[in-house]
Amino acid sequence: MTNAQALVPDRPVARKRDAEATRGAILAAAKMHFARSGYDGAFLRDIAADAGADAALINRYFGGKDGLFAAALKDSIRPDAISDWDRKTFGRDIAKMMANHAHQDNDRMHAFQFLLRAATSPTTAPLLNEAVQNRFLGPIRSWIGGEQAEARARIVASIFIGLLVERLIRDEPLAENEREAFIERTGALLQALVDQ
Amino acid sequence: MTNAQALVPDRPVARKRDAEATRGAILAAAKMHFARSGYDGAFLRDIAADAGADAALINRYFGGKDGLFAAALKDSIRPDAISDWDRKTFGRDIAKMMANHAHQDNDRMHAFQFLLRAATSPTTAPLLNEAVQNRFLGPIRSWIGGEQAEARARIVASIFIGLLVERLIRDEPLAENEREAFIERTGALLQALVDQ
DNA sequence: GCGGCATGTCATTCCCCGTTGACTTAGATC
DNA sequence: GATCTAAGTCAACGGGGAATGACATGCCGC
Repeated sequence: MTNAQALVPDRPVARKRDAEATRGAILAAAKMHFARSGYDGAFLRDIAADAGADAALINRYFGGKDGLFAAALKDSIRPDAISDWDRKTFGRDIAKMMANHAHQDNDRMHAFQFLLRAATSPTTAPLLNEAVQNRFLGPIRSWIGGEQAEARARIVASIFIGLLVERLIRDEPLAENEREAFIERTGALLQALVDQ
Repeated sequence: MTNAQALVPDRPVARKRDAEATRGAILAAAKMHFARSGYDGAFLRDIAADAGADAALINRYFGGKDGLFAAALKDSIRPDAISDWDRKTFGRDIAKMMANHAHQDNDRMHAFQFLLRAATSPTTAPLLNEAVQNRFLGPIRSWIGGEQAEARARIVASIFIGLLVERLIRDEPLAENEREAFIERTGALLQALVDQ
């Protein structure tokens, strides 16, 4: 039994035979891998290894790679995405999250990154479109109200996406002395769009 | 997963034997395919078919898929990218371009989309990062000057990218009656960042 | 304890796609 | 028009990775 693989250092004692648990582990690993490497770059063997499971189980539980991807995507699209943000401080909160490099591994960012990767494949783009609709535009639009709600909501969503991509591409964080300015400006900008 | 097929309907009469011409045709087809499907999703056979050439020639002329990609990337990153924009009307110009759905197939958008796809692959992300730095942030920063130039340039870049992605994943255009508002707001927003 | 099913493992197959190298043909040069 | 080289064609190879199915084994009911 020399199957010490994977990157996750701490795997709690091997699961007992529990279909639900392994399914969940696979799904979690999949979300991470897909987020990190995209559809093509993520390999079932790696995912399975990280989940402490056999690759064949992916097939059993998800019907194949596509099924796994779809499940992961679905699992990343939750209605709670925006609604748990404070409408009053929305702008600054977003800006802070984006400016802060340490948050790179928090769950929220992970889910976002995953969704973003999904945008790159023509086949999954529609799914992402739907996700953006439900997660961002819908809630934001309902927040916004007022005139030109649609246009404003779109701009907010675009800015949000842009910040995300920018972060994804760039590895060096913003210089310390520019960070506050960045947060200030971006925050104000987003908040203004939400407010009026 | 990916579906890539020849879309170009009209291929003018087959070229005479002309290395330069076929090389160019392959490159053009490659840019399109890479833009549409990303590195992994684009297949050499399809590219060759679209170029009216044999897949083996790709190897001869570009040394392999990597070489082709690099060539396509290089060809999409032109120094004229930003500098040929009018600094005075930059904001509104960008906004108009993004709002206008008919422009979907113009060369500039194509190049942008290609670059964007490149961002999603971990292997090509550094290349894009460099591209954004040199062709985008650099020029903008030099335009901008003034206080917090770096932060402002980043925000501009982010918004730009965001608009691009938003367009990439969305198929329906903005409602006609919202378009002007969108252009107005986005344009003003970008322009303000450039101006001060 | 003992079947029986669900869970997990393993080896193998199959397919896709980039690559390779030998072969063919067009076109220039004399 | 003979020859020579570069341009183009074709078939096959090989690796990687997803899928498959036979096999092993732990967990429950009785």
